[in-house]
Amino acid sequence: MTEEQEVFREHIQQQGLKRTAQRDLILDVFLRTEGHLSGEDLYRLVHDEDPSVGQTTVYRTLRLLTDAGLAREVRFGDGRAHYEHNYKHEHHDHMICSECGKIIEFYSPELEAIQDAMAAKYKFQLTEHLLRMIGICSDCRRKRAGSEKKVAQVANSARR
Amino acid sequence: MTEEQEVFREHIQQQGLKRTAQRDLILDVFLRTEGHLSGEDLYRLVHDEDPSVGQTTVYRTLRLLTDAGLAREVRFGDGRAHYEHNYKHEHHDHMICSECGKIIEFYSPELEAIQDAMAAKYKFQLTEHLLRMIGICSDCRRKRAGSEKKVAQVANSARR
DNA sequence: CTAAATGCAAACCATTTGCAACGGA
DNA sequence: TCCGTTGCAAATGGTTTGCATTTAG
Repeated sequence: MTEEQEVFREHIQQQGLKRTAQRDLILDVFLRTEGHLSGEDLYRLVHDEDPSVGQTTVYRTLRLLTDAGLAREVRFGDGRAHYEHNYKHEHHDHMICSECGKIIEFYSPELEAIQDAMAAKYKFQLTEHLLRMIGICSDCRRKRAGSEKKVAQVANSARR
Repeated sequence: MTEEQEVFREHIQQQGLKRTAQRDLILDVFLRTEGHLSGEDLYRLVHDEDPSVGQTTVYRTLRLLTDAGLAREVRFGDGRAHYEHNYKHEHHDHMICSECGKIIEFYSPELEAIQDAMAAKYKFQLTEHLLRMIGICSDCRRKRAGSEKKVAQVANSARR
């Protein structure tokens, strides 16, 4: 049994909930999959292994995983929620390529420190934060350099 | 005529679009209202002044304002998009109180500098960024200090 | 005159909910 | 047994789209 499974079962017991085959399967699939799964993504994967599981259960379990501290909800602004592993994973932020959708994860202690300082300045008790940097990744910049079609126009519309 | 209106009309001309009474009204209401309006909020306000304007037009105009650089779209994670003034407004980030929903705007040049540095490190061309800090504001902390009911539990569930 | 803009209703789409049947503890 | 859980279908809710009509340039 992995540590995550242990955490999950413990959370379930503490909350007076029940362990079910569906929940075990969903946790299993979630843990096997790296990256930032949306609810639908996870549903599809789970459904491939057991078509009898409904999406409602997947969504509900995803919240359970979040409550248990195993998953972290991340919203990239496309309207849907994504989930990433959260157990013993370093906090990190994301750069999102608006061209190809690639996501770069990074961590900067300086960034964290300054945020803490800003929070303190406003006597704000920080619970969580989300930093989303949108732009164009190096690969897409290289590709774009080749075809100089609308470069000026695009650059012009780029805002901070 | 305000500078914003000038920017708007110029944008409309440049793009070969048309100036309409609805767009003028929507821009007007938007400019008169501070804060972070959702599409629906703005629709309601506009609708109060002219019930014949449809929400479709409001949503479409909001995108137009964003394209023209007059509005900035901000997503706080509640599923709906919010818009704030963007013309000659300093870029800023947000602290959101999870208790009362209050939004504190702040700006930190250090934060910006570090983000630029991180982007450079990954050869990422930054277009835009969004920093959302969620926590409990000073007012709510004070109120909470009085009724110590679930303090330990809440503090325990707080994750970074 | 003609392409853009409008407003309505219907469509979207990720997520949630009501509810009857099911199943752990 | 008892209450949590499940899956279906239907509902939700913010936003978008199709389309016939209107209107600015």
